[in-house]
Amino acid sequence: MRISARTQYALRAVTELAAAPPGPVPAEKIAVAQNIPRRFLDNILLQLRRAGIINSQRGPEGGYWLARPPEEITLADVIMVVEGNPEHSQRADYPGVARPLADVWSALREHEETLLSEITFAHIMKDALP
Amino acid sequence: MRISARTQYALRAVTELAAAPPGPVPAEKIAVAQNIPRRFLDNILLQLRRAGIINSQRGPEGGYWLARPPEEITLADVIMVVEGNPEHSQRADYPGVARPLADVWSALREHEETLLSEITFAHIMKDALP
DNA sequence: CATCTAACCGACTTATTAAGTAGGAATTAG
DNA sequence: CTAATTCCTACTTAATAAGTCGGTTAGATG
Repeated sequence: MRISARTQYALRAVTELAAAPPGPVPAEKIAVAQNIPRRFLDNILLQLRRAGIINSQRGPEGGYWLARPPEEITLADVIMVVEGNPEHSQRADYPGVARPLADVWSALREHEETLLSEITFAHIMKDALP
Repeated sequence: MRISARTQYALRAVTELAAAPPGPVPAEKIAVAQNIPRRFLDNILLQLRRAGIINSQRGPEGGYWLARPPEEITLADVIMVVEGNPEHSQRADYPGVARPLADVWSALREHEETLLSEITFAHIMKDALP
């Protein structure tokens, strides 16, 4: 159950946006609130915007906001974007007697995916996990 | 759900031992059966022996065998040895509104640990997961 | 229209971890 | 004795993660 810093930062940033009053939130504010290295955060926010999770506006009074209501954005949505798994099918082969091990991993992975796509940022904000 | 090569090798090696007829199995045989780099496997087996998962005997007719019956060795037992995370409490802090995210990770981790400590190598051998 | 703020962008560097190797020493069966 | 096989520490290399840099573009405000 390894979670990269990048992924954690992305989730925390989106949570900030979910919890903020309507209107753009500048990256700097998020960086301070969540203690995230500024330039790195830029990087991540850009990726989220390209993926359509958030929107942005440049210039003074600019910043970022959610592209959809928090109820409609799941943890899995964000994670899939930042982990960017093109060749997610990195299944090793388990020769002979070790074959059944593969089923254990897929069971675990499936549970994980299910859980993460059931939790939205509305849940996180309300601290009410389903 | 990242699983290192080392961990996979360890599990596959133990599975081989579980499935083998009584008596020592040389590392070479495991390496071939499971297609694991030989020296690397040595390394892993040594670690498993030190942890009391397996026993060994040197010299001709030497090799490795399980220290306990397959019913009594769980996947978690092996994983804990090879991942060896003493400071497993690498919990990042989730400031402010992001706090509830921590609960998600612990729920996931807990489920994972539970599952892995319910599955034994007897299950794997019989391809009958609980 | 000048200025300042803040997002945008690709490429680059550094740090950390994973993966695998090397060279021998110690045991033990035959 | 000899050959097979484990034991042990340390080392090298490969891969990935984490973070940085230098500068460009868009937009609000006076």
